[in-house]
Amino acid sequence: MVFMGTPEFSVPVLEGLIENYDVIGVVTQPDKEVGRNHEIKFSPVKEVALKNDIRVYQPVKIRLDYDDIVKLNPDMIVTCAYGQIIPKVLLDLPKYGCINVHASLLPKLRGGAPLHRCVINGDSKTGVTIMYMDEHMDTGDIISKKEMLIDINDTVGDIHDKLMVIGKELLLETIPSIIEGTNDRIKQNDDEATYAPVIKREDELIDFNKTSLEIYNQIRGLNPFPVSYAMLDGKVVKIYKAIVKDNVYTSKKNGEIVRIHKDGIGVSTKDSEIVLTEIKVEGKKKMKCKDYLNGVNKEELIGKVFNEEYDGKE
RNA sequence: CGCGGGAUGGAGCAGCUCGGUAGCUCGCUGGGCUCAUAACCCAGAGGUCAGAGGUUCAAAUCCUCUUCCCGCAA
Repeated sequence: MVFMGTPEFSVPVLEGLIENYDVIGVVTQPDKEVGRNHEIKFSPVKEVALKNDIRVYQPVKIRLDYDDIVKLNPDMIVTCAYGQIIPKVLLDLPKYGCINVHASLLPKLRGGAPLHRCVINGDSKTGVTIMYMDEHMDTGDIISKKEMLIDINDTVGDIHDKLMVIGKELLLETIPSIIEGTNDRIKQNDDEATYAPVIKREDELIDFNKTSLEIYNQIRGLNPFPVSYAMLDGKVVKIYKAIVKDNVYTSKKNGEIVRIHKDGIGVSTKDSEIVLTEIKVEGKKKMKCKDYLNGVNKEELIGKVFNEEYDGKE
């Protein structure tokens, strides 16, 4: 068996496979320079593979560089958030096929960021799908699914943690039926498909012309990573948590600070007010808005407008 | 050697330009007022000013180096 994955999300899946099957190779994204001092960082999956003395492959483009995997001649390839499209040569290679663990209820939310998008969209449920891969993005036949409810207070971090466990469990429940050949194989209904494109910088900027609920969903859908933000006085203000209020301020601009609450900053939105309660200002650490307010002139803060004269480009 | 911001009682900040008494908003402790309070009034504790070296009669403040944190970029 060969495993392909990269981030934290795929770690439990890999560990589950190692415990139950013979994993002969792990494929993950190349090491990246991250941070301010260009340190080399291994992917979480690579760390686990090294700890278990499993051979690691890190092709820059697996579409072109797949010979090493072919030589392993695996019976099955399992992928989970690997980050690259797998070429047909590999799809056709294993006798039990190429299986993918995807963090949504396909055909909903095909794409690279299903975890974030389900929260940002305000969905009430999500789940995990085990599927055969084909040559397109998350379009292959479905083998099994497991649903999970999303609480209105869940952040993408909460969803991530719950779903990666469900993903592991569902995969381990499903693999035996694949090996026995008794598994389901359900074609996806393309008409019902929705998409979950990878989060880009512009997806992180809060637009106060949206409703409070939409903004609230965006904030929790990007917490703890990569975190939503807005500009104030030319500085990046990352926003971790907020509360929706019913108060309506018709004469105020969207994005204007209208009220200082005990625990947060009230900002006018399209339909009501949203109170920012946990933030991080450029150069500072993450802090409760309450703490931030202690060191700031509250009278001067009222009337300031987020994102004023800011078009989203640096 | 990618660019930039920061480190000051438990928390968040001011003070640094122009060296000379440790300041503000909170929290905490004690007391008071009140039917009561997260409200109000009074009192109190708590700081090696990130670390090391240098200049000076005198350094939070000026100079040099180090460590840690954050934003951007990747």
